[in-house]
Parts: sequence; structure tokens; C-alpha cells
Amino acid sequence: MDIREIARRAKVSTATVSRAINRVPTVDPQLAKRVWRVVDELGYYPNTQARALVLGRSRIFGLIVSEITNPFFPEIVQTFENLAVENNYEILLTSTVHDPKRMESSVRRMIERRVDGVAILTFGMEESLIEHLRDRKVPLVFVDVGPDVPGIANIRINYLNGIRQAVQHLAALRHARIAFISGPQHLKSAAARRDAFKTAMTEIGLSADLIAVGDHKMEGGMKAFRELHALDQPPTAVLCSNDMTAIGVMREAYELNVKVPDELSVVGFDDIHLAEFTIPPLTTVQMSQHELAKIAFKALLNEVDEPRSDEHHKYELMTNLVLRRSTALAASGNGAATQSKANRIPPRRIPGTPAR
Amino acid sequence: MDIREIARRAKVSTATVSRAINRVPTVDPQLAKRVWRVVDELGYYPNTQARALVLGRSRIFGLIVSEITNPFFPEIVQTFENLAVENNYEILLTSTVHDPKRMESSVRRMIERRVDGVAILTFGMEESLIEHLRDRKVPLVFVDVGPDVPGIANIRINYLNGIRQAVQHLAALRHARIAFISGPQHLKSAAARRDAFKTAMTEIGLSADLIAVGDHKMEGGMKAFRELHALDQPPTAVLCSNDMTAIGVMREAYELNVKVPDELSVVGFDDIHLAEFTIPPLTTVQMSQHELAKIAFKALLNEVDEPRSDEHHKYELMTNLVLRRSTALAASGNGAATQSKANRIPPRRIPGTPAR
DNA sequence: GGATGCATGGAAAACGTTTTCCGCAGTGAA
DNA sequence: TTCACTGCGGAAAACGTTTTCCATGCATCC
Repeated sequence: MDIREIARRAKVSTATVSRAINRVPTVDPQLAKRVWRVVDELGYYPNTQARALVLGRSRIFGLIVSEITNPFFPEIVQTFENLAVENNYEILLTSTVHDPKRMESSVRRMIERRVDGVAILTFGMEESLIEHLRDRKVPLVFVDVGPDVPGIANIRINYLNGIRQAVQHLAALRHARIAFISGPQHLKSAAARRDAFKTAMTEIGLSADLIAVGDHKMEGGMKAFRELHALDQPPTAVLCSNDMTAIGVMREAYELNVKVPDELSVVGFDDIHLAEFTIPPLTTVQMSQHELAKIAFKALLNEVDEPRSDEHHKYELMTNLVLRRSTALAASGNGAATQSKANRIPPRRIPGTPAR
Repeated sequence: MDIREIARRAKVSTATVSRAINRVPTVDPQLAKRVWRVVDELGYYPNTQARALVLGRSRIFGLIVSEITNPFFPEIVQTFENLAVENNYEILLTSTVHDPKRMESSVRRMIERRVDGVAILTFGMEESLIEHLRDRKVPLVFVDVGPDVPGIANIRINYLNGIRQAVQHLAALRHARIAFISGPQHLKSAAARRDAFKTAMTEIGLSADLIAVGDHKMEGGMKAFRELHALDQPPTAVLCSNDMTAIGVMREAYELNVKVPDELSVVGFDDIHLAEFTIPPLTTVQMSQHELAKIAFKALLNEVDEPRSDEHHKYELMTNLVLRRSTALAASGNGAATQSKANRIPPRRIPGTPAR
């Protein structure tokens, strides 16, 4: 079923049908109504690819994430999708699973589909692929790790703010041996978090040498904590590079019969929805997925609407500690672990968030 | 940059370029090489929409899920995407969030983009929307809830198998008061699970009247368990309609100071990756997300390749109980809850799955 | 009443491919 | 040398839109 078919039945030209459908104001209301009736009767849906072909705009955005199975990302995808629908865009999603081959094919496919822009929320990406996209003048938005050139928006995340709060929170609870479990070392964003940890620790005169490396997954958290726990002087508090790691830590602590928070304080990073539902509920640094997605989408939209407006905006996302119940006063040196009940911060009952 | 540009530079016609690119065997190898060199030099990527326009095939599949933020779905999306990439397909993803408006716009958008098929993994969908898609002869695959007509593939899930195993497992552990927390009542798949529970219970002479209703989210699990726990005779075991509900239950049990598994056995459904990492690790009924996605994709591919092969295949997915550590012997009537340690099944250490 | 202006709608080109149809060059046989 | 064939490659149509340009019809003004 064509636009021609519609034109024939409405006894007008295809031009008129097109104008009517796109609500061009100069078309006579009577005629428009006639066209619309036929459209509805036949259940006609314009062919987007034909439209894209002539318009030179596909109304598709690419969205590249590291790993959709990490609960951090679905929230982003959801918000991004909501915004896309609102603005009549479609999304091409890729979850790279950290595989460079995957990234490459994904970029290629996006170029072939002529996306209008790409949001790369992958916390680390090969430079060479960026080139491909840049050559084609595809608007891009990065988080953390983007070159500083016009046409490419960058979202800088203020890791230090939240991580400093976390460190100081733990220090205030008399923890001195605070460990950090990092993410995969080659990811820029993981490095940034680790650096923020170091800064925050040295700022207050603590040494930041207790660092284990994880993989931003639960498995890595478990493994890393096992190592940490085997130390001569195991840490009394662990700050994790993301929430999944923290969940792994708590899981392994359970396995090793280390009580959280009484014998071990755990802090996560990201504040995924799930963090509120762990046992105990996880104290973590919030980096709003909703905000992030929103900023990314807006940035893309900007780029598309007013391309190459030379001042390329910078965007920043703040992070903040949110207190729950996975941290407590450090057991005082003299084997006071058994008094833990007394040491513990009074449990704050966090009301369940309303079902969204 | 066109195919024409390539043709000009390679001093051939566009037809030849097209043939070379699509590896039509009749083209002279010499010439093909010449064409490819130019293509690589210029970094030419064919325009997929133009191609789709003439081919009448978009090589896009739609994927509709209920809620991407439910950890059950990202696994599906990931496998589906993997398969898509392998087969040179693209995916248009929609997370309907159970919103009929959303579903409708999603279907509309997919038709407009001329998808080659749609997998509807949404556990319940409005009939009227199906019509739209069917009228256009778009291949469809449903899970659970699809009309029984050619051109529409259906994946039936054998809920009873796994749920029966779960019920009998609990019964064997001497639980008599076994409750069920269902999903949203209007979802067919939720009803199917509940019915399976009833069947399995009555089969072994237990009454299936302890049923609370949740929402397939953690919040709902918490609320439902609160209700159950307030009963005169609260259940000693809870079977949940999905894992998120079970996580909510365990979380609320923690809040109410009910020990899992000693004082309460909890069983989930789905076996999401996370289930292995809850505290305690969750015993649950496995319904392989990987398998589900695979079946769905294959079904779509079949439909596309040999359309209307009149025998429309039926697909089935099995479910099976996987034992972890959230279930234990029921506390014997005489307040034996304190002997729980003895009652408990010896903990099975489940080795962490290798990072995938 | 005729010329001018404006609103409206139609014909056709354009977007970037694939593919059908056909012509041409080269080969082998007569 | 000419003819028939084969195999390769080019011209052009087609896919379904949008949009430019132009023609028509009508009202207004002189």
C-alpha cells in the first residue's frame, strides 16, 4: 500500500497526501480531512525508509552500552527509550560486552543505518572507531572519555564528590583500613573512580594502598574480597567501584561468615535500583542513571538540531553518597566485634520506593 | 558518498559496484578487486535504507519486552542481540512497561520501519495490536499467549514441570503451609504460574489457598510477604512467581527478622543470574532466558525464510528446579525454630559461574 | 470586463540502492 | 572470414517518499 494508492482513492496527487500527512498548513482543511479518512480506512503507515532516504535523516539514534546485563544499564536504556519515543526517534541498541570486535561491527552497522547520532555510554572505547564516526560527521556523545572537539559532546562525571563523601563517612565511623575494589583496569572510568578514591584517602591522611581489582561484576567482587580477607590485616571497610561488585562482596562475606555491617562495612557505587533491596540495604554513591540518560539524549538532540554550534557544550553529572545500612562503626581494636549491635548505626528504615 | 561515486572512481557502472559488493559470482575478479579497493579507500558504507527500499526487506526485527529493568529481560535482549548480529539483523527494542499506549506506539513504529518480524516477549498483550501486525503479514512469535494461527509462532512454557518440582521439594522438607505470591493478575503468564502452583499442590493433597498477589517486582514481594506474615498462621514456605518477588520477600523477611531459610523457605522463579548471588543464594525454578531468546529468534528466522509454511511450528520451553540455599526443613511444630542449624540442608557451595 | 495576485494542488525530480534487460566483445567452429 | 554463442558489464527502471517548480482557478482591483 502506497502513498499513491491513497492519492488515487482520495482523488488527489501524492504531493497532497504527503502534505496532508505532514500537516503542512497550506493544504485545504476539507481536502486534508478527505485524505486522512482514506489513510485511516486503509490503515496506511508511511514507509520510514523511503522517507529517511529523501529527508537525509533517519530519526534513529545509536546507543552503545557496555553490558546490558549489568543492572546499571537497563535503567539508562529505559529512560533513553522514553525520550526517544517522545521525540519520535528510534533506538539502535548495542551491548558490546567489552568486545572490540563487537564495538566495531556495531559502529559499522550504525553507520550503515545512517543513524543521526550515537550515545556511547560504554566507559571506554577504542579511538579508531571514533574516527569512523567522526569522519561521517555523526553527532556523538560520550561519557568520561571523549576527545575534546566540536561535534562531540562529553559528559564529565564528578566521581570525586561522591567518593569523597563515602571515604569520609567511613573514616567518621573510625575505619582506618579501607579497601577499594576497582573495575577492569583498562576502562578509563574505572581508573577515574580509583583515582578519586586515592585522592579522597590521601586528603585525610589515610593510605590508599589496599586496592584489589574486580571486573564490575559480582563474580569479581567475590574473588576480590576473598583476596582482601586473606590478608594479614584485612580491611574493615570496602569501597567498591560499582554496586555489582559490592553485591559480590556481601555475598562472599556471607560465605566467609563475616557479618555486614558489624564486622565489615561495604559501600557501592552507582546506586542501582537493586541496591535498596540487598541484605543489608547497600550504602552507595549515587550516579543517577536517569540523569545520565537524559543528558546524553539532550546532548544528541542539540547536536542534531543546531549542528556545529561551535561552542560545544560540556555536561557534568554529580555523584552523592546515599546512606543505607551496609556500614557501621568499626569494631574497636580490642576484639569488640561481638558488641557490634551496640556499635551499629541505628537502622534507618528506608521506605520502599513506590512501584514505578 | 554514493555507489555512483565509487562507480566513477573505479570506472565501472553502479551495477557492477553493486554486484561486486554483494559478491555476485559472475563479476570478473579483477574488476571486483578494483571496486573493493576504491570502497576501502573511501570508506564507503552502503545505505541500508535505500537497500531495504528496493529489497523489500529491512533486516530489522522488533523485540518487545515487558520491562527492561527486570533483570530477566536483559539476558534475553543480550542473546537476541548476539543472534541478530550473527545473522546480519538489527533490533528495534521496546520496553512497554506494561503500558498499553506504549505498546501501541511501539507496534506502530515497528510497522513504519517495516520490520521483518516481531518477537513479543511480554507475557500478555492486547489482542487489537496483534491484529495490526497480522494484517501486514509480519511474522510474529509469542510466548504463552498467542493466537493459534499460521504465520504466528508460539512458545509454550511448561510451567508445571518446574513448579511441581518446587512444591514437592518443599513438601519433602515437611512444609505444609506453602504460600504463593503471584504476579499481576491480568498477565496470562502470571495466571499460568499460579494455576501450575494450584495443580501441583492439590496433586499432593495440600490446599492451595495461601495466595498473595505481587507485581513481579521487589516492592510487590515485600508487600505481599508482609501480608502473609501478619496472618494467624503464616506460611513456612513461599513460592514466588518470579525471582524479583523472591528477592523482595527475603528483603522483607530480613526487615521482620525472620531468618531465611531456617524460619522461612523461599523459592523463586526464572533463575536470573542474580539468584545465585542473593543472601542466601536463591533456590528457584529455572526458565532459561538464553533458550527462550534463541527459540524466539530461530522462530522468526524460520518464518522469514520460508514464509507461510503451513505447518506452524510449536515450540516448548521446559522449566526445572535448581536447588540453592534458601530452603530448609520446616521447623517442627514444637517451636523447634531454634534448632534450625540442625534442620538445615547442608549448604551446597555453588561455584560461581565463570564470567561470561 | 480584463489584468493582477494569491492560494492551492499537480507533475516530476530526487534520494541511493538492486536488478532486469540488453548489447557488446571475445571465443571457437564452420 | 564469418557466424553463433557465451560471459560480462552498462542503461534504466523500480522501490516509496518529499519537495520544487509550475499551472490552474479564483478573487480582487482598476
